Amino acid sequence: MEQKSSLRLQDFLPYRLSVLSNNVSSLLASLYTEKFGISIPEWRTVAVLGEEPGLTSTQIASRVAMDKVAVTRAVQSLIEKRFVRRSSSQADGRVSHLNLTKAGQRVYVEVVPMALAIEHKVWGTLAPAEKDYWDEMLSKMESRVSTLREELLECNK
Amino acid sequence: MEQKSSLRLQDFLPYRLSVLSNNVSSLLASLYTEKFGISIPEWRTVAVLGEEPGLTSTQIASRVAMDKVAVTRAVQSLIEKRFVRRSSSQADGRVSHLNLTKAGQRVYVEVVPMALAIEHKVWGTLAPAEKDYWDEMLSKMESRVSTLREELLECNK
DNA sequence: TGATTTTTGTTCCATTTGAAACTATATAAT
DNA sequence: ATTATATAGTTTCAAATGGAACAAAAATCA
Repeated sequence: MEQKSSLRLQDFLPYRLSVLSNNVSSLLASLYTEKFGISIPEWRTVAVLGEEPGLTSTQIASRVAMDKVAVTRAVQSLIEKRFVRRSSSQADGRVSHLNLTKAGQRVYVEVVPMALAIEHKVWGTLAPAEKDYWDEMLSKMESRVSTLREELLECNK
Repeated sequence: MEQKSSLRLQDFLPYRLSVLSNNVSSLLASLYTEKFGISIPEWRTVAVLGEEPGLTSTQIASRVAMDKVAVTRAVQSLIEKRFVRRSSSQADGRVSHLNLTKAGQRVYVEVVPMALAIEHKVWGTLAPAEKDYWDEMLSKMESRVSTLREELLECNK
């Protein structure tokens, strides 16, 4: 690929990626905001607690791409809505373990198939080999982006 | 691809896409926020005016994925910073045409190569055929997502 | 022409987000 | 033990964002 010298936003991959990602996210969000009144960070928290019950806030933050403030807020709101329960750890007084309530599990169990269905509708026609290719590409790009970010931080010191 | 029944967020394509996209965006943003003090919507406005001088706010909004409120704010801020100039249309009294000032053109001319360099570093190792494949996939997904969104709107009527 | 509806762009208000300061507990060092 | 440092999580405040109401000009239609 030779270097272009002009930038058509519509052809610029980061831009297209951003538009696609936002559209997919808001499509997914429509699944759970309407039915359960939860936001994107709240859904991510539920999703992660559905996979791994008993995580702490910091663990959630590290698994999902959210900072700890976002997690605090999501958890608070989910507790008010009775989707999540907190139990303080006796091992470490700063920490509390978080779990889905019955109602929270219901959210998880209802939303997951819908989310997967959307994923399937958007990417499902990919042949398995293509799917693997995608996974690989995404991983590669992820790692390149984080490398670039570090380089940038480096040279701004 | 057979339908999965559980959801590991880390493997969920919409989620991975979202993380990648956010990281790329913030990487790009670091190029222009530090040097010129402009935000993402402001940069998009500059980029689009660099390609097509004289656009109106609505035209900008339709080219970039921003609503008209976001465009209003971006344009106001860019005018304050002397990167954009507005000239009211004598043909249509509601409308004004927007152009980059000299300083705005300098932003455009300086940021574009850096943005393209990042695109190149992240996607540049793709063979031309792969690049085409990507473009095609992104287009396909875009259209599927918008179809799905319409279906969803449809059945909520 | 005069009344009605659309379109363009802005303003206002409520909600969301992000960064920094802060509290409380735990760990390390002397 | 006592002090210093690090970690977990929350609060606070300012800025960004989104939606609805709005004003002004244009287009439509009677």
